[in-house]
Amino acid sequence: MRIGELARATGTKAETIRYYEREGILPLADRTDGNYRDYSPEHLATLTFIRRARELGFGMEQVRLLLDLSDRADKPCEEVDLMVEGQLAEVDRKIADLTRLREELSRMLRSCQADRIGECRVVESLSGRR
Amino acid sequence: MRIGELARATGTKAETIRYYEREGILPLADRTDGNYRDYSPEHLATLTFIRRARELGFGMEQVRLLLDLSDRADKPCEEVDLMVEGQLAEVDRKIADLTRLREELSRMLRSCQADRIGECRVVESLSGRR
DNA sequence: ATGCACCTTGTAGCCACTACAGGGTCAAGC
DNA sequence: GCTTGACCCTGTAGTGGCTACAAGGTGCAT
Repeated sequence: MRIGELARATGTKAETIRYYEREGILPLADRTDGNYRDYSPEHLATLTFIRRARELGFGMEQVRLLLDLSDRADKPCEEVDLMVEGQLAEVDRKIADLTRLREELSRMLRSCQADRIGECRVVESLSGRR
Repeated sequence: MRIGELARATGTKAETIRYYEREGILPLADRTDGNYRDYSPEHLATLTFIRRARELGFGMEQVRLLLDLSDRADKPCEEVDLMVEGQLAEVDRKIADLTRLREELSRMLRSCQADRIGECRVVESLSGRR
């Protein structure tokens, strides 16, 4: 399987696949006579895993850890679960931050009753005069 | 006012202030005999504005626009309001994305009943076998 | 032989900072 | 006058996770 095919199969750009290889997160592929990368079904599985973990918001280092863990079928799930819990907490924190932002932006909008910037409460509140 | 004082007053690192200057978003400061930057109260006001806009999630280009607009006391608020609305929509989109993530992570955690990675549904669902 | 889609490596750019390295300035205390 | 230490200067490189080229090679159909 060539890089373009793998790219289409996983919704990843070829450049990104090569980037994962450089980072050592996706194993090296075999090469054809013409020096094209030749991927196996295992590569497809690993890349799928990487993409799903990335979409869930895990960073590259965490993806690396998750990949390592996923190879050890005999180990307890505990570590994996802890990582997922940690990521969940991180996402919750981000949602809370954004919700605060949302409220503030919405409050600003409601506060603008003027129609000239000179009296605009939006601009005022950005200036820190509130 | 020297850079460290301005930094403390606004909760900004000195490096960041110099970065804003390089970017042309914060006007050049006067210099003392010893070549230290010497900031005015206007600089303090501008930097406060920049920081508040950044905290609200506006990008640098948008901050630049907001600064330009805030100087035109006679202009209608419309443009400013539109930018705030746009930012609000952006924040809503991010909250929606994160909420989806949150649900998926939480679903994964609940699904893990096994105690060995070999049977772990968390690892399974990352692998795309679900 | 030609065209075209695909592949190769290598390098630079994105955003908004942040972190140095290597040096200069200034005020206080001895 | 000299040292100490806090502060400042410029310039450059790094962060994360890609993405976008440039310049060239390969493979297959016509």
